[in-house]
Amino acid sequence: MVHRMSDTSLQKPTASELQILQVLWERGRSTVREVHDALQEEKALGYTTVLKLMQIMTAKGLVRRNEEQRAHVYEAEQPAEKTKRQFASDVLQRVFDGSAKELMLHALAGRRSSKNEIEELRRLLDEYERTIR
Amino acid sequence: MVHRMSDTSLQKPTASELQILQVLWERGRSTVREVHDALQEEKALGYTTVLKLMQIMTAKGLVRRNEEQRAHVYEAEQPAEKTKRQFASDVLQRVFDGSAKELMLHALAGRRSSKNEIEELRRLLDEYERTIR
DNA sequence: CAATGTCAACGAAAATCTTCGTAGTTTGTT
DNA sequence: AACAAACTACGAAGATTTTCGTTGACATTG
Repeated sequence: MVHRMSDTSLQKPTASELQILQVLWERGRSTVREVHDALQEEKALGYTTVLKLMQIMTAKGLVRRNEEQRAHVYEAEQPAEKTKRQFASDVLQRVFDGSAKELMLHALAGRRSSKNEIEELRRLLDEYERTIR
Repeated sequence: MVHRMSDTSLQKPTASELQILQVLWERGRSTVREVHDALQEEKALGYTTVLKLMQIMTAKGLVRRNEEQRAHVYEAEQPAEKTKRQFASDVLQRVFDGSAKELMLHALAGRRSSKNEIEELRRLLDEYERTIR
């Protein structure tokens, strides 16, 4: 199957691709070498593996690159916010049938939350409520 | 790679597998035929495709089956709650670095929420807070 | 300037996922 | 009994993902 795509990438990155995007969001424009090094802490991958992934991501439109320097400089095509929203929406629909309450319930259930975190969430709701009224 | 697994299935079901699990959670014990038919509304799949998927899921320990009848009767190995929690925790960690606040923020951002939904979420937090204090 | 190091491109293997077709068995119906 | 319908098992093809090795170009340095 061909990868059609409007300029607004609708694709959900794979798990590995997401890891690379996270480095790019954090560091900003980076070379393959830099991404590779940054990744070593969490995931040991060969240099060419990361390179290949980033080439594929370029083809998919998940990242774009500047080829002026010998070591190409990559950056994420979409801002972190947008991609994260995509992941959240996806799991929300696919697993929780669109119920934000269900999603939150299960997200919280998997861990112990501090009183403080609950407070934060409550403030978030207050905040959010103001924007929709 | 071999699929090792303790009896407590740690595996995250694939997208297709999740759809089948959802039918099983909803209908309870079901035959391949029943799952196949139930699935038609949302996803047109050949009968043997569903059968094969369910055989694979059996091998993975995602479902178990009773073979007493000619048409084997399948059921989900894990309750919906547990698997959903797995998905929620996974996206929470992998995408939102464990921040429930971020997850909620992005989940809500992707859609317009009703005043009512916000209320529900608030009640959820109240509820949840009582359990941790 | 030759040796060593760095980089992109490419091909390809292995793993996983998705989807069916075919074969063989059992059951139900003329 | 013969035929059709319904099932499981199995193999396999095609797509996607993950991971590298190899090759050739370019750059750094003794």
